[in-house]
Amino acid sequence: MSETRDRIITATNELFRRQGFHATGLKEISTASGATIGSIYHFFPGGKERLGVAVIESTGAAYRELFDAILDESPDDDPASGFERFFAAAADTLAESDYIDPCPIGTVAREIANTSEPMRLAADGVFASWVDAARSRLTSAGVGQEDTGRLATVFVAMVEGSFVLSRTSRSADALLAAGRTVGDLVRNAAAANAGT
Amino acid sequence: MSETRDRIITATNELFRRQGFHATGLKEISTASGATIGSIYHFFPGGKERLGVAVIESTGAAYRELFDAILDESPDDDPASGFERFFAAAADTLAESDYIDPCPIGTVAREIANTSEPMRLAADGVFASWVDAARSRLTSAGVGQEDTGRLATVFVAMVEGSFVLSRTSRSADALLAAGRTVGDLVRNAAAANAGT
DNA sequence: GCCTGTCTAGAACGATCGCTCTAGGCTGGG
DNA sequence: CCCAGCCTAGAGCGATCGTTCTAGACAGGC
Repeated sequence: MSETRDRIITATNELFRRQGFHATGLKEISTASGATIGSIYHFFPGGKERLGVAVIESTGAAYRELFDAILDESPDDDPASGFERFFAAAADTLAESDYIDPCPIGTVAREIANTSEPMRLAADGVFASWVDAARSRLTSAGVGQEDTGRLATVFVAMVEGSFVLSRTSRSADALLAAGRTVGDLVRNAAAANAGT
Repeated sequence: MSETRDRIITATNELFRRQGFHATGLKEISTASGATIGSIYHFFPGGKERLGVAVIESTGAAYRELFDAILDESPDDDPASGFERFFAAAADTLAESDYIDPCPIGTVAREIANTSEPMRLAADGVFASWVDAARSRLTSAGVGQEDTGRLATVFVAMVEGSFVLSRTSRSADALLAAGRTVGDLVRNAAAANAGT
């Protein structure tokens, strides 16, 4: 994969995180990435929309890997704490980045869900893959099959929802509240399943 | 309050729900509301930013009233179901509106949190007022004081998060999963507090 | 009748938008 | 050396952006 292409995606990702899709101009992306407009259209012939899809997919894959990496570090007897630490890690990066959005996908998804079907589908695919990743972790955490789908969806919703609140309030409170609650939910669901 | 001013706010609200802040032009607001650009600047001398603040505050108050209205309908022995029905109601309006965002504030908040302090503060105030409304309901539901703040925050985060997921997937699943989980959380917290 | 303040009306401003286009630099194979 | 293909470079397109401006419609008080 081209190095310039990567720089374009990285810079666009950062700009989307800071100000969203529509507020970010191609000229801004050009200067931030050091690539010219011509290069952007060379790598993304579909223009801004196609670039948006690429950013969504790239970020989606990166976040899924991060999630798996954090969950891999949890002790076998307490995978629920891995879920909790995911939120704590997000809280750290949020504060470090002067409360730039940790996740460009949620922002962009809300902007374009009714206006760009390609980007909407890309975001939908990413969310589905995150739910999938969470579901398999829940299964190995001992959560019963009747609860894994719902809890995995709730986990992703909690991530996106607490990002909004923490960013708007410039405080990690919402993220930590969400982390603790998700941790409890996973523990309780696993315990309930073990009890039956 | 002027009737024209109301029409401007209502139309802007709808446009923000559909496509967000930056994708919505003043010309579009003008034609959608039937008010001219001059009228918009007459009522909102601060321009688009000031109009955005007004929309956020107006929607915030409306949603808080809706929340209270729905919670008022729940039977005294089961206030948790009120929380659950709030999500079910959102799921209905989402599907009816062709999956337009039920809440413009979350969208706008993510777009402007790092670029417009007035709008960020307005959104922060709205979220805080929602947390406050939820907290007082949790208290009267019998939830212990050590849990009300966290659960109220989680409730609002779940609302915003499941809106994103349900809208991008064009399915009510996330909203219903969130509703059921919040209902359980409230019930369990109340039961745990009653047990001690 | 006129005056004052509220509100409507929309032309016009410079800036920026996403995008297209042509031209040129660079590299590896022949 | 030349050529083909990949990539860079940026001027320029029409359209639209948020905003400002002047002019007029309309009402209630005198």
